[in-house]
This record gives sequence, structure tokens and C-alpha cells, in this order.
Amino acid sequence: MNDVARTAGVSLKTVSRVVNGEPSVTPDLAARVRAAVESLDYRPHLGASMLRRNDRRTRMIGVLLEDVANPFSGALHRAIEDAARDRGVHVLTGSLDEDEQRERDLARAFRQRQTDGLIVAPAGSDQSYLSRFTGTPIVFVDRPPSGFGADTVVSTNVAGAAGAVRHLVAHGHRRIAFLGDYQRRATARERFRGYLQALGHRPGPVVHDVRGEVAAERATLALLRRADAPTALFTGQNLITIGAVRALQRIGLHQSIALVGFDDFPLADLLDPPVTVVAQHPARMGRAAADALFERIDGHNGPPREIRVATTLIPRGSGEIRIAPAR
Amino acid sequence: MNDVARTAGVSLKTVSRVVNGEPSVTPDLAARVRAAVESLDYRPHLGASMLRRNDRRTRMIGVLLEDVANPFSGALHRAIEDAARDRGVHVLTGSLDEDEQRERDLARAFRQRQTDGLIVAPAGSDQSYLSRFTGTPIVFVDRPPSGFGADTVVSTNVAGAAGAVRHLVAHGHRRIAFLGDYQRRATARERFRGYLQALGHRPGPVVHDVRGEVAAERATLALLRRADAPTALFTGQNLITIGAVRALQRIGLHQSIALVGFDDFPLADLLDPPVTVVAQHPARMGRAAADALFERIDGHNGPPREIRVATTLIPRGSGEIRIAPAR
DNA sequence: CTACTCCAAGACAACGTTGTCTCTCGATGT
DNA sequence: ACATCGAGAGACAACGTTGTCTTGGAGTAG
Repeated sequence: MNDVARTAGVSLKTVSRVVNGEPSVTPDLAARVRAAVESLDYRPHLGASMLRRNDRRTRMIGVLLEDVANPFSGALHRAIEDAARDRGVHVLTGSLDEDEQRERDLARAFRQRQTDGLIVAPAGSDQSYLSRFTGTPIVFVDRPPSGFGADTVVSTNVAGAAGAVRHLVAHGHRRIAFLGDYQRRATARERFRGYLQALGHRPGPVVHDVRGEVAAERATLALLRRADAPTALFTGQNLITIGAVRALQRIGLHQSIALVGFDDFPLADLLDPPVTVVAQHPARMGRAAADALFERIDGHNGPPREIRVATTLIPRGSGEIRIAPAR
Repeated sequence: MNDVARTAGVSLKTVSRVVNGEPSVTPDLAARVRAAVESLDYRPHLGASMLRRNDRRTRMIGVLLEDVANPFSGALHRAIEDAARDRGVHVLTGSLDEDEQRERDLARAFRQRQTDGLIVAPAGSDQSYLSRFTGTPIVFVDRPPSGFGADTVVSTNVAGAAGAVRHLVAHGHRRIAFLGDYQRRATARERFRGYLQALGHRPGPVVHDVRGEVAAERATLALLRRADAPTALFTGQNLITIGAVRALQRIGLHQSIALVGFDDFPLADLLDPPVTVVAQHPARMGRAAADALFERIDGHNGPPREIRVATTLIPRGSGEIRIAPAR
């Protein structure tokens, strides 16, 4: 800035004024300064600027997701980015991969960088460490936190799951199996709750803690070999649904066993049969989370809110297979 | 820091020493300081620290992608994040949506934030504005820049496309259609070049500037209605492939018209028939781009490099449909 | 017992900005 | 012609930290 001032033949402060667009500079001086800035490729030192201004805002938020490479996280991320863009805010991201330690490390690191706020899809089962993060607003998305209260945006897991199972019941099914993710995940528990709710006291076979496509395929095959094999499947998560589809295709039952999956996935409509799902709306969730966060950043100070984003049942074929008349 | 010093009964500088882990502090003093830091929730002001240290490193890089919500960008992003994590560097991301203006704006904004480097999947057709970005290393990924030279990581588009088309030829096809993305995109041009290369002087019907699934479906239907309808399709991009699959299924030709798509996509193996593709390797590309960037950040100063990541032909079924004996 | 060495801890300045105060100079009104 | 006013421009200090130099006191050798 000194160099610019010297080149333009003005004082340091005048350069500062021009750079910050303050009005009280005569046009020709301003032009000279701008030319000098240009020719010297001067760029202000943000650190110094923030220091002097005592500006606590970095106009940057941190977002902790399960894995930026998976479609659900990607959609969340994109929606958050769009909301941030509207406010001239940039986004730092990190993938947690279900790793509790990484969640804590990244949260700390982002806070250290003075991000104005944090949006977290928690990986760990305990977020109480966040209670020391005073002054940094936090919003949770996709999964509720535990041990710490803050705004939370989640799908209507119970209602969505119950709706899916009722849909199967409406098509004549009585033995409806549940295949779910790790029970330590709150979403898995909620979806199971919805399943139970819809079936009352007569649930079908249940498999918990299924993790990943391959495990899901195996679990599905095992289920269908049982004497009391179900006539319909309700799968509690993306990859489980896909694993189930693979299993059904493999043993040629894809046209006779009904299937509804929780969470939509690309090309579900191109499979044979097209897969009926309870779609979540990650874009809406991301937008809602970002809106809530920015409200907090702007000083809103109420008690923690829970924002539920409704799911949508999308009938595509696999969920409308009626129970086989005889068996 | 002053408060901490007072609380611990030491001088400012000693606190600084403890915070920065300098060895020359007696253990009990250090303990007192740490306790004070804890109780006051003191966190150093990064801006001030950078200012004094004259540290130009923010340990932050910027990544400009087409759209963080699409799987290809997501995989790139993830690989870059992992490479960055190994070095304790964080990642700022932005989605460009093919918008030239946004590319320039975000590049400038990230540079303004003093990111240590930039990885760009260019949206615009001219990157010459970057030549003014002295001091900020830049690496391009997925698409080569124009008007500006820097390290670039791209797929072997020509060879990959040629291989795909030769694969179809090997299965007896002679009238092989090409459906490609906007020609202004370098990748589209290269893939077309590969197609021509494989077919010599007898190319089949060609449709350029197909954008998106719906347009691709329409274009495919139109192609197949022609008198000289092709017996095989080569599609130059993800969404075009999917559109083509839809079209083929719709008119019931999915078992008789061969198809090879450029770029893999999730569930391609679950479709009917499973779709043969030329897979790109976004994870490798992201890793290579990040490695190149960090080399530059660490001072490497050679001429711009072009890093080509080989594609892989994955035969799954749709590309192995032989030409119908009579027609 | 003195003189020297060494090391922990403190004092001070400086990093690049900007808020605030002050100064200068030209314009205006009487 | 003189007093008053206002606006544009500069001088100066301060933001929170750390590099460098200085100080003080304990330890050690002669």
C-alpha cells in the first residue's frame, strides 16, 4: 500500500480510501490510485484489514458432511453453497467418513479459521464437545446431534418410513422385511420406528446394522431363503436398496418381491422394475440449514429449532408389485 | 492474549511461546498458561498472526468445479480434499455451472482470500484473465485452459473414444453414430476426434451440441428413425448416455442397438442391458491435480505440464451386442 | 569467592491496515 | 478584504501477534 501511495503520489490513507470505495476522494486522484494499484498488482492484506477493523466476520462458513463424493452430501453441499453465494459467503468443506475423531478435528480447525458458522452432518454419537464453541453458530443437518442443542434440519424419517410400509400393506403385503443401517445412527432408528408403527404388533423379519451394498445383497439373499420369506422389502437407506435390487435380480425375483427404499437415487427409474422410493429432499434440507445458520449469524437468538423436511413417496413400480396370489 | 498473560501471571510473549509450542518455557509456567488459555477460551487471532509472521500461506486452496452435486465433480473434490488433508490444508469450493462470469468472479474471490493455490475445471472458453494471477499457482483439471498455460490434468479423451468405437467395430458394427456435447467444450471435441480416428473416412451419423438427458433422448430417437439408422451408438458424455438408454428402452431396441458411453455412472451395471462405458478416473485425476498443485506451491517452477489419466473400457453388455445378421 | 556462561522470561518494535483527528486550501458571504 | 465553513487529504495510533534484543538470575569453573 505504501508503494501504491508513492507511485500515485498520495498518502497511504488515500489509497485505503480508494480501495474501500469511500466517497470523499476526488475522481482524478482516485483514478491515479487505481492505476497504481493495477500496475503494482496490489492486493490488500485481509488479515491486517480484519485486524484493524476488528471484524470478526470472515464471510466463510464450514460444512462437515459424510462424504462430498456421495450424491446426498453433494446435493446438500450445493444447496448450501447457493444460499451462501446469495450472501457473498464462501464455503469450506470436509468429509467425515463416519469418523468421530475427524468430526472433532475438522470442527475445531474450521472454528480456528474463524468461520462465521458451521453446518454439521454429525458422524459421531456425541457432540457435547461443541458446547465450548461459544460464538460460532452451528446447525445440524440430516442427523440430530446428541449432548448438544442447536438448530437441526432432518427428514421426516418416521412418517416417511411408515408411509412406505403402509404403501406395501395397501398392495396386499403382510410379511414385510426391514433392512436397516447401523442402529447407532439416529436416522436408522427413526426409520425403523416408522416401520414398526405401520405394522403395529406384527412386524416381519428385521435385519439391522447392514452396511453397504455388498452386505445388503447378502442379507437380502439370506432373508429370501428363509421359510417365512417376506413378500416385500423396505430398505432403510440408499446403498441397502441397491444391494437389495442386485440380490433380487440375481435370483430372478425382481418382478415378484415388492421393494420400497428410503432415499432416492439416480437412475432408480431406469431399473427393471423401476424402484419405488421415499425421496428425501437434500436440496431443500441444505437450503433450510443454510437459512437457519445465517439467521443465527445475523444474531437470532431463540432456543434450538427442529426443522423437519417432508419426504415424498415416489411410486415407480417395484413398490406396486402385488402379493403373489398363491405361494 | 493479554488477559491470558495476566491470569497466568506471565508476560504476553510467554503466552505466545506456549501457544506456539516453543521449547524454552519451564513446564510449570507452560501449565499455568495452558490452564489460563483453557479457562478464558482464548483462541489466537489468525489474521494478526499471519500479519506479524508475514506468512503468505493460508493453508487453504480453492477448487472450482462444474457442480459439486454431480458425481464426477464430487469424486474430484473428494480426491483433492484427501490430498489436502495429508498436508493440513483446507479446501474452499465453488460450483460454476458452465458460467464464464462466475468462473472469473470465484477465481478472483478465492485469490483475494489468499488461497495458496487454485484447481480449476474451467467453464469459460478463455482463461487469459488468469495471467494476472501471479503468485497463485493454478492447476486445471478435466478440461484444458485456453489463453493461459498451466499444469493440466485430463483424461485420454481421444484414445478412450477411439478405443470405444473400435470395440464396436470389433463387434461387427459399421454404422456407428456419435452423440456429443457442446462443441465449444474441448473434451467434446477430443472425443469426437477419437471417434473419427477409429472410423477413418467413413463416419456414421453425427449429432453435436446435445445438452442434457432430455435432448439426448430426443436426438437418439430421431437418429433411429432415419433410413440409414445406425446399429450402434457412441455417446460422448454421461447424461447423453443416459438419455440414449432411455430412448432405446422406450422403443424397445435396447437389446439390439449397441451402446458405449464415455464416462462411467453409478448403476450402469444394473441397467438392462448393463451399459458398457469408457470409464474416467476422477479420483485419480483429482489426486494428480492436487499433487501437481502442491508441487507448485512448494516452489516447483518448470514449464506447464500436461498429465493424461488413462481411461478404461468396461464391457458390461450394451457394447457387446453384435450387429443383427439381417436388416 | 569471583567471573563467566547460559537460558528463561520480558520489553519493544513491527507486520499492513483503517478509524479518528487535524490541517490546508478554496469557496462563500458580508 | 476578511471571517467562516466545508471538504479533501494527510498524520498518527491501534488492532493482536511474533521476531529480536535485553535483562536477570542460577549454575559452573577456576
